Amino acid sequence: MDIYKRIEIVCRNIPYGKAATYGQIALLCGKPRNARQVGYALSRGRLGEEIPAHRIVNARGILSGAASFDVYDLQKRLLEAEGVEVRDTEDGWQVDLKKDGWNHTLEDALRFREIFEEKGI
DNA sequence: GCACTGACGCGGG
DNA sequence: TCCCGCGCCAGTG
Repeated sequence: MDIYKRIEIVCRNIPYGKAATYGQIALLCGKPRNARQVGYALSRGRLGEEIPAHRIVNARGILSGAASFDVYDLQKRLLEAEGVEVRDTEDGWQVDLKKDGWNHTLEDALRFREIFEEKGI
């Protein structure tokens, strides 16, 4: 399914020091209802090691995929290493999307659409 | 084909 | 605002 190729491209382009949501990635893939597939693609490292999977959090900013990393607190530490503040809440580790969320532009969305078009995916 | 699952998200109360 | 229910859809057995 080429949605996974799209997911990989978008994830590779999340800016350093920013966090993106599953729904946001799905939207940029042109598949707004496929947020679950974003999580599936990232789980168990299906897209490879060089994908910045640690920058993906859920709509509330919770690091809902932290358990899938090799080390229990790896996602948290990778984010902190990029200057992203990670709070410890009763619902789990959480980032402030207002402050550290990726505010992608319309141009970003159009650019991805072009790339998908070029690659025929 | 069927049923169930999951790193999800939204709308209504 | 905070829960909760429901919709979503590709994988898997």
